[in-house]
Amino acid sequence: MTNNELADVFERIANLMKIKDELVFKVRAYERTAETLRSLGEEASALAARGALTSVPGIGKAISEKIEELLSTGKLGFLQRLEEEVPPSLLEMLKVPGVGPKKVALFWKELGLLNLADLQQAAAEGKLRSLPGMGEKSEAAILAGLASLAQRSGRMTLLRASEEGARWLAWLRKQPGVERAEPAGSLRRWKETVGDLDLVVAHREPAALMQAFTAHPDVARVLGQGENKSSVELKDGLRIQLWAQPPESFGALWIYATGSKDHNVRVRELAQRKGLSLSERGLLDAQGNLLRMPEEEQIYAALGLDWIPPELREDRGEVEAAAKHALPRLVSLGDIRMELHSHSTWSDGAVTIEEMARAAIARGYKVLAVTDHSHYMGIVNGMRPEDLPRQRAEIEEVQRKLGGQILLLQGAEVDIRSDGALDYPDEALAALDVVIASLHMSLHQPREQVTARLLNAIRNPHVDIIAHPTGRLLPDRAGADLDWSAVFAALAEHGTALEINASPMRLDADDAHTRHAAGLGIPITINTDAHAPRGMDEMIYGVSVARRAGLSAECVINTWEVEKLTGWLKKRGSRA
DNA sequence: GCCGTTTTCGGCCCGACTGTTTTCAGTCG
Repeated sequence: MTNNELADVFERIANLMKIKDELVFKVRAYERTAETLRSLGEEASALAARGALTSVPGIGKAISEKIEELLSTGKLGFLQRLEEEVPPSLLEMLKVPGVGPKKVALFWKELGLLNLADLQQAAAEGKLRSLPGMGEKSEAAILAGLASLAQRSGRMTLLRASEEGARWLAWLRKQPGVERAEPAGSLRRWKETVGDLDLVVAHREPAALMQAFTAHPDVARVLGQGENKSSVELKDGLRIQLWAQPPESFGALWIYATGSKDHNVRVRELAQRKGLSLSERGLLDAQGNLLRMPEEEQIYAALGLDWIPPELREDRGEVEAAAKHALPRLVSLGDIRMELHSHSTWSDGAVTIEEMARAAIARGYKVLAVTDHSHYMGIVNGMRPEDLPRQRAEIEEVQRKLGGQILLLQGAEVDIRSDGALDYPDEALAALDVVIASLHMSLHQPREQVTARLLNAIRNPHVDIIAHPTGRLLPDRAGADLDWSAVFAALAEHGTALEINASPMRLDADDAHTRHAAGLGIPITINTDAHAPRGMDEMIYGVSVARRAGLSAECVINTWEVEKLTGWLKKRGSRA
């Protein structure tokens, strides 16, 4: 079982236990396990094999035994017994906005409702309103929630979230009395996909702003409106949460709204140990004085912590590191000196090599690798090996024209065929300055088979970089099911670089795998895979993955000095 | 269920908003 599959099981257990009304702290232990598994990077099976599961924070004896049972049998007796007590079809009702575990249990026990269809029918027939704690309004809210559930799409890409966020922030900054408006939530943490948009403002009298916000013409439904917090659903299904506090409390508000939830819990626990209580309004001391602070740095500092970059706020040890002043110095966009994965009109790119080179110069890059596709049948207009010398001649011509402004490398993005063979013969690969290998076809072969293909590419001495390793497409098309332990081992053995593909549709490798790979000393490269100059602007999204992985610039080969990179390539047997 | 610079037992983050309630439970982030 993959980490994600294991995480799904623990999430399921947590939700069933909530409906069963188990102790919330037990439930949280299972929820936390699900979160931890998703961001582990290393395979749980590898950890289990060396008996190290309980070394993971939050995983103790009981849960590690459950993981081991799942890994060895694919089943879990504990879950099977739980599902006999609590029908698993109830879980779909939890997806309805405004319906939580208590209501699900109520509907099930009082009315025998088992699924969404039952709920829809009971609500339409007016059977919910007479239940204890329910009324006509709650019944209507459930009908509205069912309707919006049917219409809503899931999570969106970071690109769309950034664009929507920028649009709404611009609107907010024009509203009277708004002293500051900023993104928060998973958008600010640069999570690979974003569910709802979270925005915060500094404002002294926010009631009128909240009124204007909920009355905005794009709003289809107001989910809640108060003095300090409102929540709406737009006509296209997007949800936005807006929080407001006076400017002197902005620091606490921004931390709160940025999350993650687990990070906030960790920080608040720390505050408690220091005799303080942290909320979105500020720090409450033991005497009941509210200490308001306009900046996040001040709140963190009051707790003895360095300011924590939002990308790290996932409760993966960042609070402990901040207390020891040992946070990594994260790579930033300004550190990037090269684009090592790009396309031109020689394959499916939109512009010529010269135009791409000028675009790279305009972005301050010192190196551009032209890495057009090989010719495998799945790739539109890919290059045949016999085309490579002519392309080399054009690259050299452009190089002469541009002189020392940039170093152009001839590379290729060579497809790994369905049978695992590379698309070019070794002689062709040896003549290139840099070789990228990647999977495009047959991504959903069985794990052993698709992993073997990737391993074959990694073992080829001419291959320098493995690009977008899983081939996934965000927000929801899964990529290859890789045996990551084997992939990491091979990358480390051969010194092959792992790409973070910066396209917001890919962000592949993801933060968890990147973090683990870098920890093993595997070189990381962040590339946009640009097919046109504009594509190079997506570099920031790739950098965000590296930051979420906790990487400093040294781990990322395209932050290196030019000589260091060419030296690395030469040592790998390339022509550069 | 997990965990330990107070603890191997007894804790475990905090507040806004809503709808049902005459003081609070449920949901959400």
